[in-house]
Amino acid sequence: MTASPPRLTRKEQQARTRATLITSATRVLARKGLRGASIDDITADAGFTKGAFYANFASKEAMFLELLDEQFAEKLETIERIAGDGSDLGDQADRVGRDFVEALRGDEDWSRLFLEFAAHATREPAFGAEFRERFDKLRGGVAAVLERRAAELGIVPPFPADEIARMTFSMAHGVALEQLLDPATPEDLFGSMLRLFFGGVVVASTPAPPL
Amino acid sequence: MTASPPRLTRKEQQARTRATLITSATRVLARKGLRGASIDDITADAGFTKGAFYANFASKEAMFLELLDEQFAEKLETIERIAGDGSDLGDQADRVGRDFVEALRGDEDWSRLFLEFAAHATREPAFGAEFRERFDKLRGGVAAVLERRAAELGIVPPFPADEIARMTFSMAHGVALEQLLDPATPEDLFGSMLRLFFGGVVVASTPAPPL
DNA sequence: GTATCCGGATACTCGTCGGTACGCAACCGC
DNA sequence: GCGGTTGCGTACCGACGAGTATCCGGATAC
Repeated sequence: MTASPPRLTRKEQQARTRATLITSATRVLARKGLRGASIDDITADAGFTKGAFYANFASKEAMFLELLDEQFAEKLETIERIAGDGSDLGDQADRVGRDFVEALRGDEDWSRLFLEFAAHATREPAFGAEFRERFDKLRGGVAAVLERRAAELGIVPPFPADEIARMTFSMAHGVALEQLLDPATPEDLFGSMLRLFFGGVVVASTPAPPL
Repeated sequence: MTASPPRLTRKEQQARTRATLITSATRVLARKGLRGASIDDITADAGFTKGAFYANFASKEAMFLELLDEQFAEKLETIERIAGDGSDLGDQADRVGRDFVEALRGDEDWSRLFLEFAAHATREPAFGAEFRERFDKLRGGVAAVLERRAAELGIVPPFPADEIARMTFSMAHGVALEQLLDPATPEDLFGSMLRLFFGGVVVASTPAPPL
């Protein structure tokens, strides 16, 4: 009957609090916006008060950065996993897109939060710089995947991989926005669009020169 | 030397004030966000004070609607102009996109404002409903243009025009976002992307059945 | 076991912002 | 030209939110 140690060291306890706050912040900020959500909103959602917040973060802005980091790290991991597992199969052109559907589409909260972050990034130079840094890294990962796929298919796309990656991002974020704005948006719009788009890319490509 | 009548009737004067406020609101809201911009910010930019604002708008939220209406009306006009002038020429597949580049791309302020409106629309049901109404109408206009172009080319696209229009919108908004987030984004990304995409649409289309 | 430390709660401060009350001066109808 | 009207300026109010000061109680160090 002796329960497993509910005793947590001080550090563990605080780490738990911090994690809880971040989780609540993700949800609350996504729903009410970076400015619309107050610190009290966030801490209340997590079952704490202001004191807990300022024991864990220097300011509201500082926690934005924390959150930004966490969210992007997650996405980067997904992309890198995809980039790495290419050992097994390289098949149809439309396979190119399938993975991105999984990797770049998140849940609704992620879309909302991304939208909020993006808007904030266009206004706050410091935050914008951090945002762009992570954004570029993500795009670099996508570009790498695209290059490998092009090599597998033995084609040279009409634009550099980085630019195709930009286009892929644009579609992902554009669709996410469309889905936020209109619940009637088809669930697989992104997938259909990617297939059409990469169909066009393949058509506009030239054969790779022999080595 | 007698200047032309600087005398304006009361109604004209107020209309001028209102227009000035809306112009300032467009700029200020785009730069600071719907929540970040205060009414004092807006009226100060216009050279007025709070009194002028509340003499012209019932509330901050009400002016959002006013602005929404004005901005979308402008876009709708552009689309309908394009939809109407199709008498002269129907040519290459990539012509399909050229017009949209012009019609759906706005200046940076419009992108920012759209982003703000979109975020607001996902949070405020009433505003969201108004937003969606105008959004749907715009998309309807785009779908109509697409259908005409498909007919000109004698093809049946693999998806209904409405869905292709959604994809076009997604690309337009996605690119706009990309450009806001990263100044290094190629200027004509949207154009290039549209050509690739519609290239893919044409490839995936079937010939139109004879009448 | 006792002194110390510190994560988090509580109770403030101060600035800001949406909205209101009211005053004033220029316009309006007569 | 005179009295009512009204567009806009000014002064204000209540609410709220970020951040701070202080305190408490339980963990930690010795």
